[in-house]
Amino acid sequence: MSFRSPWTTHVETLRFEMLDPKYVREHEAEVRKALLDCKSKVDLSLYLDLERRRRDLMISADKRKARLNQASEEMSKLKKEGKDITEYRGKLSELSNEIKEMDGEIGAVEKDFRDIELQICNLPHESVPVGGEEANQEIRKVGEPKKFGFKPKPHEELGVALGILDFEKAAKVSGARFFSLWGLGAKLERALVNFMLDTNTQKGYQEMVVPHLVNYQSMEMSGQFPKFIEQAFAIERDNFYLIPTSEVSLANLHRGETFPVGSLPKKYASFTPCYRREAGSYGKDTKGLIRLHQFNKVEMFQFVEPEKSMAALEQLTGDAEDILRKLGLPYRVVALATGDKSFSSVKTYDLEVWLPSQNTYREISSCSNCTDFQARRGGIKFKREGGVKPEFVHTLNGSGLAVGRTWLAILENYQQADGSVVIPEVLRSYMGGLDVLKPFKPA
RNA sequence: GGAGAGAUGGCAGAGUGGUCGAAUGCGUCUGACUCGAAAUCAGAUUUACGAGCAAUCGUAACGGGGGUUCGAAUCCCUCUCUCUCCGCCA
Repeated sequence: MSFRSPWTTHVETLRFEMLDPKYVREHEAEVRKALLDCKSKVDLSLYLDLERRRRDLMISADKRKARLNQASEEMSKLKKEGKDITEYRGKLSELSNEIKEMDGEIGAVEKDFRDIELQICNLPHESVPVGGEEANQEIRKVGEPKKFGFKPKPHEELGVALGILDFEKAAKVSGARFFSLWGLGAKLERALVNFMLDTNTQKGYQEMVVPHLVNYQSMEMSGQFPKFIEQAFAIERDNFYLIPTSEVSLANLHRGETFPVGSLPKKYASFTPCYRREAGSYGKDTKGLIRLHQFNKVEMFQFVEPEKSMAALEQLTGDAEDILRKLGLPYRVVALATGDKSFSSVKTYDLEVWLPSQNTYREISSCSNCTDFQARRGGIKFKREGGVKPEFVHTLNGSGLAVGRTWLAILENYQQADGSVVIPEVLRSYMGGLDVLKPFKPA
């Protein structure tokens, strides 16, 4: 069973440059530095070389095509006049074959060019700190970590003791890095999902239900492929991929479309499970709900006008923060450095929630401005008032929030000495008025 | 899963091998008429890439890919999607 090659469906007629080749040509040094900052291994010289060759080939092929088109027209006239065209035909056959050969060559160069293009990350915004993970910048801390009069337990201990969390039985069903929630644990998960969606929709995000199985093009458009193909679960037989985040589905809803005047911004929120192979992370976060093959997430997504995207990132991040604030969970906002930001984004803020058992902050949301990166890959444009040419939209995404990690953060931050867990105020109406989770059996 | 029909510009809808980037209608925009509007009349109205300071010019595109041909929206193969009927099913 082999994968269908990408770009074979009817929607995929439009192919836009990932980066404007002219811009790259004229700002080579700048692009080189940006790629270096992102720890990109892309060979820009090869990119430029292929771009040059493609252009040269196209120019000479176009000249020949123009000649052939002219000749064809004359041929048509001659035939109408009833003249013999056999000799003429022979000559054109030669030219036609020559063109076919050149087109083949162009196709090959084009493919190499595109292969490289797809590996180029989005270039970081000027406000992004330069460097690797160590250069990440804490922007603000919100909420005081609670002082416990006892040694706070990790969530997996609390959850199992409460009889609401299990890994062993889930491992029997699937394997490592899967979990199951029982009773009030499952209800708490659902309460969180509902709370998050309600909070988001109140802010103008439209609630969505979207596919979890997507095709190659969707993964490529959002920037997952080709670079992170080994991180995706694949349904080979049917050429589907399981989404690692519903960002993929939301981003692709409008692939190949042009938004009419006045229809931006578009704001969506969707709840889906997320599936990740976590290849190469063996041994990391092996305990608990932190790193799993399947977890739930509420995702926010926006399509906006280019000049508004940086402000929208601040707003989107604020929307995610609001959920943490309402839940009373201490967190901090971190601006990711050039080498740590996501592939598709120019700037990413991570929200990190306080985990008492680990005595540290852990990622619970990631908010990114992808500018026109995804829009170019997916051909998504919009028309302005006074309508000149359609322009590429900017896209943003952010978790609002990762549900599993919120679930565990609540257990850890709201635990009491006896192993019970207080339900945050805002969730109680979603929990049928329940205010505290108590162990089934006294500990 | 089986049988059939279809995919053309913003929309509707012609076009079955040769000035077809594509008739016609609708929509939209501009101009004329009008005090203004409606109606009417005239004109304009796709996108991508390349060349050029620019006007402009060239090339490509009629769901995607491939083939036949000097020449393809039109013929052939293939894939995808949509619709109808049957079967199955939450």
